[in-house]
Amino acid sequence: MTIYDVARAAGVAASTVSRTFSRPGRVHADTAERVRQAADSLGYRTTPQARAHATTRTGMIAVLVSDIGNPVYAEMVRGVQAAASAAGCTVLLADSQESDRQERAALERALPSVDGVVLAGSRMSDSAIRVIAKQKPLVVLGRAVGDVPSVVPDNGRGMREAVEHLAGLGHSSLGYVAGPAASWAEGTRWRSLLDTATELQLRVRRLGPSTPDVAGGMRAAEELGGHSISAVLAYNDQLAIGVLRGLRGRGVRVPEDVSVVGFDNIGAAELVTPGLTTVAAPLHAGGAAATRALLAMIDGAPGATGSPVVLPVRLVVRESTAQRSRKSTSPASGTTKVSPSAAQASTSTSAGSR
Amino acid sequence: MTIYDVARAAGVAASTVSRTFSRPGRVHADTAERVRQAADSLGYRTTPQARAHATTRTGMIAVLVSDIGNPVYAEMVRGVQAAASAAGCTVLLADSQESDRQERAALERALPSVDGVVLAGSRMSDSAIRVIAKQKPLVVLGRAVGDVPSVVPDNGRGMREAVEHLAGLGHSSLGYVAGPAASWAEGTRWRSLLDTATELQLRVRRLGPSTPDVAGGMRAAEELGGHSISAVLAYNDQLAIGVLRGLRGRGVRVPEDVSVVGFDNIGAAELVTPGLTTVAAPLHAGGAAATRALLAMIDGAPGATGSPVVLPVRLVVRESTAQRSRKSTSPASGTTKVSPSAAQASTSTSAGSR
DNA sequence: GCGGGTGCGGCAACGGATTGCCACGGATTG
DNA sequence: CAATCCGTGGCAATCCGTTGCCGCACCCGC
Repeated sequence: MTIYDVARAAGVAASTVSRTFSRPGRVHADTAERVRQAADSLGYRTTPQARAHATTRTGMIAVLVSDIGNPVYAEMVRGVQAAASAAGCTVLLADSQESDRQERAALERALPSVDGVVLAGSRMSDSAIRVIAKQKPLVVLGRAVGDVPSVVPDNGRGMREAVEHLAGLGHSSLGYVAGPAASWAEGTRWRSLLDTATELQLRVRRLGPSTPDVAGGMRAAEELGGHSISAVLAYNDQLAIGVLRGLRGRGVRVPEDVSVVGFDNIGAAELVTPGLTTVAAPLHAGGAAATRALLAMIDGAPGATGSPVVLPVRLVVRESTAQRSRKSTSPASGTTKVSPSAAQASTSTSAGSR
Repeated sequence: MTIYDVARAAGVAASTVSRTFSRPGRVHADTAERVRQAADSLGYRTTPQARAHATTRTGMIAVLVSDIGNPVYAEMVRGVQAAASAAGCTVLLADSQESDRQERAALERALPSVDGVVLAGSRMSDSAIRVIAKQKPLVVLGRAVGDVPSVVPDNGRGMREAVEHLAGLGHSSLGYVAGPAASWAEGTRWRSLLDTATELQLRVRRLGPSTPDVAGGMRAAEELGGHSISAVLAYNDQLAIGVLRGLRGRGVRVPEDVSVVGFDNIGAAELVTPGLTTVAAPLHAGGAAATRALLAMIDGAPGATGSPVVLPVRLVVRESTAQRSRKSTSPASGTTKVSPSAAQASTSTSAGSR
């Protein structure tokens, strides 16, 4: 089934058939109707390959995520899919499994057959990303890369609200369970935490960095024991849930003894007990926004390369945070041993010391 | 950059360049070397579009999953990606968000640009699937569809082992938390449970069906209260985890009062407390196997349309199952009210009544 | 020395849609 | 009434590899 078959059936030239589908309005309404009739009586469907070959547009965009299993990315991907299919565009999803090498390989494979790329939670270096961005329209999601259009949640504001919330509950000694050191989000969250803490005259102790999963959070909960801390903020919800679990394992009650705050508001955050107070980032909206920006670039828009698009966040208060108990700031648990390696990794930081 | 540019630079015809890349051995080694040199000094890369146009092979396969957020699918997808990239083939992933309509839409969009499809956890009807299978190579994953190549875990054996495990621990009154009624896996698991229970002379009560997530499991835990049941099997781990959580909320201890078994062995199964005893399906291997089968079909193999490929499973015993306590079979908890709707939905089944 | 076989490169015809340019007819305008 | 203009459809070139077929040259063996 080609346009030629349809053309013959409709009694027009092939070019007219082509224009009927790709250039609405260019052909007379009656002719168009006749063509369409012929087309679907023959069951004709335009071939993306041939079209791509002629237009050098594939109508596909790639989304690279570092871990499909992570609900945060799953939600972003949904946003991307929604925006893409609204624009009649197919998405090519690739998982890099947290590996730089795999990410490059996936990109290499996908790049030639797509019109543009959304990079979500990339593990590549800024400069590597810039190189790609020179070749194809590209938007970075969840990270700001200079000279490349980026869409990021307002991590600074989110962290500030979380800290203010804890301060309002009387907490003055905070712990922060850090995520991957190389992560851009980690940098912005930590900086904002530090700034806000300074401003409000709170003490803060940094733990980690940990692998940003539940197991990492449980390990971090171990470290916590030795310090007089009444509230913990974590880089993300997985870590926070790990902390919740780890603390319970050590007999520390949340939120009575220690308050815990996460980041991202993944689905599990409201299912755990106690429900996790966390900072909600508009993941779906972010994915959609990044995609719309990308599609605009593909259509020739300049690509806002200046400052990144910042998405609003909000603090979702659940049961894992409460008024600081006045009786004690340190956990009642007996064992407060800190493993040597953990002690070494943790960087004690007085907020006033900047 | 086209093969013509490369041809000129290497002093050969364009066809020779083409053959150098697509027909290794067809050109003389020295010539090939010269061509390759020219190619990468010019930075030439073959365009998938043009190739696809000429060969009517895109080198892409589509994977449709019903929910990217579900770790089970995430793992399958990884298996697919591994097998696909081993074969030099790109994966087009689409999420149907548990919706038949979206699944069709995604398929419609993806189908014309891929060489074949892996359908994982499809929500479509068997007949709809057969229709697609007539048009393009297709493999169904995690479900058996007559006349269509399928790859499924050995649900029957898995369930049997789980039940035997519980019987061995002295449990004789079982509960089953059902998944979606329309699910093929639900059917096979329930049937096997029934058969095994009959054989071992155990009583079994079916609860649900529930939405197969944690919340659904918690609701099922409510239902459980009214019955004298010492062990619960769930359709999947999410439900089982929900049951765990729900029972704890009602003051029932696991595994002291009630044993719980899940299905799938998702990552969270070993992180929850107590660790969940569950049936592990080789998700990654399944994805890879389905993909290899699909690629073989694309290469012209007949496509084993007879009985489905069955993957071995194994029971992973953790802390959520234990010897039946002799003092009591019913939970100590006070409130045993069952909501009317729940009572209505639950189908009491005596194993001997078949 | 000659016929046959084989290895290897070139020519040219595809594949299916898009699009610049032209032509034709009817409507508008001076 | 003639000069334009616009709307619309057709012609043909183009996008970039792939591949069937041909021919050349070289090697082998009889």
